[in-house]
Amino acid sequence: MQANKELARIFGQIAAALELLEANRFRINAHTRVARILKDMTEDIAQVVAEEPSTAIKRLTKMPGIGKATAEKIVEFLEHGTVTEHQELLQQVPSGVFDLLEIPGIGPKAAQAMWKELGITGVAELKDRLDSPELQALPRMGKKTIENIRQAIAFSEQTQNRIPLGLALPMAEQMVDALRQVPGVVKAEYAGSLRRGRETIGDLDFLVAADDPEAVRQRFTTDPAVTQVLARGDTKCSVRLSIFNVAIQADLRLVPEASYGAALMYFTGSKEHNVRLREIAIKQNKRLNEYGLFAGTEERPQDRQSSPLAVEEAAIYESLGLPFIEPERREDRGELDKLDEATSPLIQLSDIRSELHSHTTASDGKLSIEEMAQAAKERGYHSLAITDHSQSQVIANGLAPDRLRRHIEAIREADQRLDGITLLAGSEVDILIDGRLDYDDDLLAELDIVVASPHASLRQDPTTATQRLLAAIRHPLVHIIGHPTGRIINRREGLSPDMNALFEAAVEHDTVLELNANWNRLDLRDTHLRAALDKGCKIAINTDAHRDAQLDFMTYGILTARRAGMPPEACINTWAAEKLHSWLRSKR
DNA sequence: GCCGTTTTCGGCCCGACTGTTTTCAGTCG
Repeated sequence: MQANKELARIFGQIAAALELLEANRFRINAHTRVARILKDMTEDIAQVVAEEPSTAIKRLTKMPGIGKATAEKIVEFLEHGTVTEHQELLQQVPSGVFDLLEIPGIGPKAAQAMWKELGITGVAELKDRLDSPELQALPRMGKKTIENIRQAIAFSEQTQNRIPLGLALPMAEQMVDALRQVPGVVKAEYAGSLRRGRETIGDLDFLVAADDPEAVRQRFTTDPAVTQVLARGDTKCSVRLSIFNVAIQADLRLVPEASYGAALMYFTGSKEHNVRLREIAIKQNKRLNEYGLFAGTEERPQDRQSSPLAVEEAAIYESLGLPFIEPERREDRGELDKLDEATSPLIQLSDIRSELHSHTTASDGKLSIEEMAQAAKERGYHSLAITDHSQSQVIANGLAPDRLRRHIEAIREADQRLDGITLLAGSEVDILIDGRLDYDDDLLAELDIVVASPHASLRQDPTTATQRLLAAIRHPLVHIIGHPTGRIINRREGLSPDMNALFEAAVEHDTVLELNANWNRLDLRDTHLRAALDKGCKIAINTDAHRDAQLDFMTYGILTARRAGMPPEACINTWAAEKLHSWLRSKR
């Protein structure tokens, strides 16, 4: 999988270099698109191509977006480790110039002028020369522009990463609540990648229809969390927010109620999905923009007084002859090509009937068995699995065998006492570095449920990691593989095993793979889940809760599952008690 | 550079805002 990542980086850099060199913009787009395709792919590109170059190129060009020229570059990389065109471009463009492009507000034209006119080839150099007269002498480079660049550099030093879904969603909900309280507000929602449920969010997008737009502008730009106002137009405002030391840009769009649906669709994106929709509209002699879907293809149909064919999201899809596509699936990952798949029902939060991975004070949780049981019961679950850590997790107060035996008894006693919920005695047992488990089989056999997870040695090479996880999947007493890669978003890559090999083994041995719903993990990630579901894997969505409120991380798991197109029945947490318990017993 | 039940050539999404300009280029999403 290393090849996918490296190739995505190379294609991204080719695109950036071509932009700086003012190449044809469609050629630039083509390379950007290939970079995205490689990033989204679950298969190892090296395996796709592992054959004769001629047939490899044929297979690659079957993928939408990859043509003969880009396929040849992929094959060249896999054979020689480099791409000639990329190397040649790197000779022409100093590497630091790419960093200039990363600063919001600096595009190809500005970066090119700084580099070619002033010899600036990096962010540090630019910072040193922000006050120099020659910088201000560049075309379109006035005092305000330079000040904006100064602030953008400071901001990017503060937040180099997109922020996790679990931090962005509460911030956005708070802002939406505030906006809805402004007098005259008819509709207010968040849109963008947050509405699509992406695992990380680059900026927050808010959409409002209101009788008194100025009141909304005022409320938004003077929110206590606002640290800077970037733009304040009639229909669009941009600010930087900081809440609990998390800084993020937020955009507000004010639209007439009559075009709200089309605007919501447009600002929800993804950009790539929208571009595809507009292309489809053009082929039908229609025009789609944020004001609606219009007949004919003349420019700015909204300026004529003609009424649109459709405005609401559902009506726009219908008018284009398409099924309604849920926001989480709007990524141009095939949802507009395989329409039958795009219509299958998606799992929802209300489908979830059980929690199968949780911790108590026996290891590193904050609540007792009874308290966790009560919290699960309040969420309407029929079953809760108590799965404290195993003995190797010393830091997490993992249970030695004798403690686990007593813990099992305590769980069974609590289960006797409590009505309305079934407690399952379980363990989150470590998958040791060689694939053995952290308890003997006779002890594992006493448990109702075994979640086996990797915690240590998460930098193993892919081959060793694959063997390690395969051993756990094949183990007859293991029900679920917990957070299979061990990644932590923005902090740790985790393991990079051969995912397809894991999926095939999981199907063969009837072992379930977890989508860990903790927003720091979301592991398996959306693209992995998509491939797992295609192979026929069963999935568990678990919160790994260590306290009451963490049971609500389920929201993030559901969003991620929906991005993967997960139907309810593929998730064992949706099963009725009898079906679930009977399946658990089948492994005993 | 990619793509094609109208096409193998000629298309390729669309609009808002800012800052720098005297009518618009650059950037963003």
